[in-house]
Amino acid sequence: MLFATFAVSTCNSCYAVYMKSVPKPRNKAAAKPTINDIARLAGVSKKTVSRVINRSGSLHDDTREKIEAVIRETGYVPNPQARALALGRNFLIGLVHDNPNAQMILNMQQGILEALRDTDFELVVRPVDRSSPDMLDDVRSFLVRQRLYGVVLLPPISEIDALARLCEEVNCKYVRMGSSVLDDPDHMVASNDRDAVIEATRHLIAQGHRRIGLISGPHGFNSAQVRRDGFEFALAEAGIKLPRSLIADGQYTFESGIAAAESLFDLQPRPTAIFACNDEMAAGVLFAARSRGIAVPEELSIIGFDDTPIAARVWPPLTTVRWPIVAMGRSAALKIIGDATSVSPEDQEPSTFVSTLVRRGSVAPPMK
Amino acid sequence: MLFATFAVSTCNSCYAVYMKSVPKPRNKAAAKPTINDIARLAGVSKKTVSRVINRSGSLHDDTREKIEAVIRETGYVPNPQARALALGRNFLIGLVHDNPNAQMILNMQQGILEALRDTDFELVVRPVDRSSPDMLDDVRSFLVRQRLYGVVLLPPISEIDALARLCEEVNCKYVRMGSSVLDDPDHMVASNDRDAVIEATRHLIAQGHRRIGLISGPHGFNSAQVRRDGFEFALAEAGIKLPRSLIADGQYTFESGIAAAESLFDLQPRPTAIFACNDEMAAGVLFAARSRGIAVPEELSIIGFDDTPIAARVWPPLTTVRWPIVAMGRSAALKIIGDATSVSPEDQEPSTFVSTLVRRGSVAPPMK
DNA sequence: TTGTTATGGGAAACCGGTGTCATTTGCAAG
DNA sequence: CTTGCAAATGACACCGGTTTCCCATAACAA
Repeated sequence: MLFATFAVSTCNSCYAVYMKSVPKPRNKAAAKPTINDIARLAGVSKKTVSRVINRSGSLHDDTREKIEAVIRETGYVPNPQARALALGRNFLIGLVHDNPNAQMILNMQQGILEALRDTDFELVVRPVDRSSPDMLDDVRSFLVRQRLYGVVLLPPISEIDALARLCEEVNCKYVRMGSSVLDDPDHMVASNDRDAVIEATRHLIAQGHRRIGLISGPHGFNSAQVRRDGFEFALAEAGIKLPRSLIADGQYTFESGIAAAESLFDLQPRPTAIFACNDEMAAGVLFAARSRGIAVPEELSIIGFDDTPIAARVWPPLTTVRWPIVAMGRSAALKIIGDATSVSPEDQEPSTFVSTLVRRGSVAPPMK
Repeated sequence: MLFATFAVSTCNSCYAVYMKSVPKPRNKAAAKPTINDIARLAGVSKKTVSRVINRSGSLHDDTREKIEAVIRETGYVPNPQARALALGRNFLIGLVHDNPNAQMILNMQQGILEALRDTDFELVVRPVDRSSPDMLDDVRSFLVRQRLYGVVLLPPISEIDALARLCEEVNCKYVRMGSSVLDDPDHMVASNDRDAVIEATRHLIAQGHRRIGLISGPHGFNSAQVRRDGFEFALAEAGIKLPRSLIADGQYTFESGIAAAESLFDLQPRPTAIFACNDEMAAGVLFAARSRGIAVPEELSIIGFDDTPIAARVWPPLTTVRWPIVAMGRSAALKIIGDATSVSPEDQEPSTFVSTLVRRGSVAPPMK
């Protein structure tokens, strides 16, 4: 029996030799140089080439330079799949979002890609449907199948704790973007929405407004809660009463902004200013005002939130709050790849960012 | 000599057995089941498991069911990096774009992801900077490093022939999105912008407009050329002269729309309608009209192109042309993965799509 | 001169799959 | 009861990297 096994070995060995002498050009046309080619050309072993690529181990300057020269002139690029396999981890960062705002996602991508530039990491984007019951399973499948190194979660789904737990469960690093610090600093990049809303509301009050309506975000969202808190704080601080009727529920959508504005317009007396918790709804307020013939800003002041492109494109352009999305995206990415790229402690990425009020044409003092 | 070989073989066998009995738990905590685990649990070889995963070869129903049961209960997911390595190709589709419009990119992503759902492919997004001299190198590095299976090129960079040649050079499948068929059908998904513009212009003419201004797209862009052609054709067809002064150059940006509108407003007599080659510029026209106190649509009709979200959010909402981006994205993705997923011939994806005129509130008959 | 370290560098196992080929099994035909 | 053939399955090399382990050489101390 053993001999039979040996016999098999013999045959295989012979066969292997045969194969080696006549290598099958599987993809001859598209053949990219491999580490073996580099090693052969440089007259070293592939391990030594690997040392050059990873700057690991110690090796002679002559050797390094020679190998680097060969790499340069062949245009060799290590196969990321092979590295991922050998290292047991890959180089993909995911960006999971729920499409609240197209421009925001692009700015976020930009920030992340800035951080990923000159690293081995690549960005994979995944839009998901928050309203779907399969959302968590979708994300899980995405994380598990791609073996993602880490993910950035964008609001509003970043507020879902179950998602964060899911990431931990599948051993995937994550960073959540949000309106306030919901998680420990390693897993959170937040703007300080509360302070920004306070500043915006103070601006309206300083202009003389006393009857100010609020269009809130959807219930259950931290960002909605935080923004509303800031609004109420600023009014209380100025000693202004806020009747419940001045608060209209919105869903962060243009249409819900129109509907909420209509309900506020029906009040007697009408509010002289409206703070909408995002720009989409603020644009809805403006739209509704136009269709009712209400002049903005003369009869109604409006402030939005986010500074999306639409804020500057409507007439009058909207006063709004801008948060540093690109910088936050960069920070989020650096938090994820930080320990993979030996960042020194003093480079620790900040977790909170400051938003600023952008003054445009939708705010004016109230008419007498 | 041969016996020596045998000896080595024997040793290796022993070693292999040893290793099998004492597997090194490199990542014990995050250990995901591998194909070897499945094979062991099911009592078959890993090749047989592979056959189940890929539905390839023929195998006994009993065996298949048994393996499927094991896969199900262990939650096994094949490692995509390992597959990519073994197969010599990976499962990543790139989406390369130049950020002309955030919503368009998201819709495109949506269409592509619909096509990729239930396949092994994943989407990687890459924004690039058209104005950078390194743009081509950036894209090349992206394609080569990630060994992308295919890419979808979005306008306007999809019009750059050098990019298509680059894709061929690095052996990467590609599909270009555009305003007309610029490449062979396997590499092109296009809307028929010319017909759509003709329809839009006829609409203005039917309303009674005779003095219609055009805000063109940037020189050198096929989409700009095609749209302008359609506009001129429709006017000529109706026997309307088009003086050069009624054509203003735009750059597809909001700001350039404002500037172009200003120049048209200075004409005597002023045009009664303006066709802007995209919505951003149309929004600029509206913005400029507002700031001059020109009533829309009473004194000025406006038509845009693309049906981006802004078209429905300004006042009055813009009449515009909508092209089926999601469907086009889906088609583009299917063209790329088509031969990888055994699509039957009759499922051949179409290369041209029909756009439709969306009538909103920015068009009215001219005043007497 | 010899023993002892450092240190550069190579051989081979390994990561988790797939391809090729050989072997075994099942079953009908001769 | 063979023989023939197809279906089912296994053994092993391989994809292109990294890691472990070990050796060869040089530098240095004794």
